[in-house]
Amino acid sequence: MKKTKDDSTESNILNAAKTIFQRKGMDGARMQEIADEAGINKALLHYYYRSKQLLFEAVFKSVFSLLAPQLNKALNNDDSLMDKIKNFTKNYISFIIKHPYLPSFIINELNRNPEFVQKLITEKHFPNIEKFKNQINENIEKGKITSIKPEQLFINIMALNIFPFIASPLLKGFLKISDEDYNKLLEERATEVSNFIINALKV
Amino acid sequence: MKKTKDDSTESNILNAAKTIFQRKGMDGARMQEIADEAGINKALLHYYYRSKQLLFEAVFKSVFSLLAPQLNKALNNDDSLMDKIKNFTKNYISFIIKHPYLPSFIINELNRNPEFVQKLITEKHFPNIEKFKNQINENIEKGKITSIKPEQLFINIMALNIFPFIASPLLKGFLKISDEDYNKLLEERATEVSNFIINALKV
DNA sequence: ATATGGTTTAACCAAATGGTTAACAAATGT
DNA sequence: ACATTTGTTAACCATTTGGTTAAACCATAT
Repeated sequence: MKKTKDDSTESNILNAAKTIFQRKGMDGARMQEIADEAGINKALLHYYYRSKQLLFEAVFKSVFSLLAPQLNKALNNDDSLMDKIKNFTKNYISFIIKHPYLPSFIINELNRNPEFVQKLITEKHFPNIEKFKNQINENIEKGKITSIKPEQLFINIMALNIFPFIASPLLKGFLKISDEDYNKLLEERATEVSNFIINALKV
Repeated sequence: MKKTKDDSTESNILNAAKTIFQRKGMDGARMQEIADEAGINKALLHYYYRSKQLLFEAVFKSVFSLLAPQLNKALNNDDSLMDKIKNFTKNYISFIIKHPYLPSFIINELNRNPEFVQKLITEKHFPNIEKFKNQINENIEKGKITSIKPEQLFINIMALNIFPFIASPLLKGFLKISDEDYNKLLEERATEVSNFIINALKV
């Protein structure tokens, strides 16, 4: 009987590998650990994915392609700039709360191997920010928002949304607050961040 | 003859270890690689620092205590809130440009081992943000800035300043720009970020 | 029933890795 | 001068780790 995609050994391995690689990174992850997580023999990992490197790349692409369409949709829909900022912040933060290791995993591994981003760019689902940049410029021309380089605004939005998830241990330390309190702050940010950005854009 | 602190074998090792650990992280770094970087035999690493773990902790503390006083000074001087934000952004960005691996190293390793932050907090040079928080609250009460939780503003400042350095490969990919152009953006941010924040705080 | 093909495992292997040892070298004190 | 401590090295060791192999298992087609 042909197994469904969800319980096939191959996707079982991929899921286990996602868990471990996201938690420990390429260097920290062990093939045995992934096999244990998947409940199978280590040799099966190599049977399906040949090497640690290839398994890792499969994981990375899979994880990245979970994130990319999300971003693309948020940037390229027909909402007004203000709505886009509001929705982006709200959706993104609740998405990341479900996948807490995701941003640091991606950012980390791209730091370890910056050339890899070139391979990703060629893929068709890679986020495209041209429309968003145009929208910003139009709003500036119409005098609706203060003048700002679209690139800088984009960086600011990403930074305000993503950074608190990546740097949580450090920020918890600086703020001297508990995990619960920190999570409350994160939830508040779903609205806090867009208010902050929109205020910053006032003329 | 007693060697000076700078060219002693011990600090030679520490410097080599800083270089390698910051580039590769705890998991990715190899003791042999550190020995090569220091131009000495691998056994000497263990002679001075006993184990990889202890060498790593020495590096981490040393790197962190390069950053902490910087932050402390920026937060606890007698400048007005606005000046503080301006100076912080300007100084911090130029500091990080000199130590590009520093933020991701610290954030990464704290993610790998979140309990470690507790050990750091007890040290006397750990950044204290109480004064800064009070200053924010005073400015809000006097109606000088819009109402915002000091914690959120602090997170925003950190995010806007640090994130672009941590996520540079990803952001370069999204923005589809060269390394040179990205570095120009970073330099612009020394003023861009404080303008953005100050505008966001207008009533 | 049995041959066939893909799937799974236990056992194994070579290289890498953190760490140790024992001997040697260079200061230092007497 | 000589003994003692400190610094340094080459060689070595045990374990870990990614990867392989050969045999067993199991579903399906004939």
